[in-house]
Amino acid sequence: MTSKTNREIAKQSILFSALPDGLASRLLDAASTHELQRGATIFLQGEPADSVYIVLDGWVKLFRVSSNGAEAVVGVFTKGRSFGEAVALRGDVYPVNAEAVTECRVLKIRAGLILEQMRAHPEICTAILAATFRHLQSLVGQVEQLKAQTGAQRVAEFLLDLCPVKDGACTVRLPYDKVLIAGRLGMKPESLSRAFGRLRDSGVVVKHNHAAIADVASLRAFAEEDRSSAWSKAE
Amino acid sequence: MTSKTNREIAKQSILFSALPDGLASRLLDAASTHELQRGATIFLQGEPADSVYIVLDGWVKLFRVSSNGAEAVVGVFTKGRSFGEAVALRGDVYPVNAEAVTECRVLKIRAGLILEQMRAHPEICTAILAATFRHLQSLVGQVEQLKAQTGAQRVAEFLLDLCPVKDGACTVRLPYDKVLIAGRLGMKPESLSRAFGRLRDSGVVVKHNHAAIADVASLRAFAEEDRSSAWSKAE
DNA sequence: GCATTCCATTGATCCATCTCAATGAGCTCC
DNA sequence: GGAGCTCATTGAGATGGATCAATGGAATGC
Repeated sequence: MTSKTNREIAKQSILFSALPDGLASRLLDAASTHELQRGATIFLQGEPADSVYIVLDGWVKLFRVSSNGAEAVVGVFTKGRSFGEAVALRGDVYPVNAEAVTECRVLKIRAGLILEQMRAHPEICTAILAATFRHLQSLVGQVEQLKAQTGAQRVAEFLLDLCPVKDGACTVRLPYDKVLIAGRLGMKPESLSRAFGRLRDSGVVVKHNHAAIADVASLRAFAEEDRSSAWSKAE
Repeated sequence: MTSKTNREIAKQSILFSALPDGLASRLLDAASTHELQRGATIFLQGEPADSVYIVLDGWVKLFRVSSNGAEAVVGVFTKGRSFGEAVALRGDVYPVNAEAVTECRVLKIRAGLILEQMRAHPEICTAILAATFRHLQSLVGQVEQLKAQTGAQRVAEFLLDLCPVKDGACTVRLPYDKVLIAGRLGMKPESLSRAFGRLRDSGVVVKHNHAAIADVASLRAFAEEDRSSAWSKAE
């Protein structure tokens, strides 16, 4: 049982959008909706993976706690994003923790059910691959960013992702709190704050949870700037 | 046409190991083997992805060149590892570059062929998901490492991955040259060298392309050590 | 055997980020 | 409206890694 609006959201997800309508409906009929408090755990790393999730509303973070206790944020998802596909369908254990970072609603679909439909309708595979592929892409992007960009540049890219426009001025709302943004970008909150400060020179003003960008194009130029050319600009 | 030994190697890959024998053979019949010089390009990022690859021998690196020109190594694969599955099967473009870092042989399978077989034998999906999932895992691990560990700790983990034993002493051969190891671990060759130096205190001696580890267990302890506890050890 | 070249190491310095600590701004609860 | 809380910012100092430059060593060619 899944309400009408929830179905709409789910069908727009990468996972479902490639599926024929009847098939999507059948899966949605058997899905369950869950309301989660801020901070609620969805699953833990190491748990047997038995379900695929789609975020209906709010924000969910995927993170890994390494053996030394440090927390590494691996993804932050909102409305329409699915997670857990590749893992659940293999019957493996979840490699990360999932937690609600705002109050939120998620759709939970049992992996067994999908596998069953998969046998009957192989075209689902492509949909699942598409969703998995998107995760893969995002992780590749993260690795690249961590290896090749400074903190301020990562912040700039983060803001650019939020921008609805390609150039000119714009104001964006920071989607979740700064501690999480910092984690997502692989830095401490203090460093994020300083990174914002550095972006002021590139025309970015952050106030509360809004960032005003004077010129999107020049912010992009900053994000893509080579490290070695960065200093030459200082003089 | 694929020679007998090549077939053996390919069938041990994650991608093929889950497939029924007849199906694997059919795909291998249509695959082609390629001999590559050191430094040869296998594909470029942005190119339409039409094939899935399996390494038969030698080493292949996947890397991304970001807009500022920096190179980020995203994976380094050897015998039995497949790459490109998720992408090629979606008909997307490759998100990374692939290059032979040693002289090597790879098996190339046209995506169209797999898709065709997929329609007829849906169980291939699981195999593909398994292979894709392994990539996903490895990327999650990389993100975690980059965010939560120091360079020396990443080097320690890299060595531990090469160790055939769980504790005691052991000597491992560095599988590829140090420039690439450094890239794979997200640092410069100079830093790698210093990281090796730092590991000397933990009983690691590197000579040429061999590393002698006095005690695997204590090296693991070093790798998993919390950053904040690191200083207390210095005194 | 010797020169050449490539790669690894080492040293000195610089810059970015982390850490620890203090302050400040916004929010909730009474 | 003020007390207390959380979260964001700012400052000072330490550290890790990058950079630039020089040296050392191993393999290759003649």
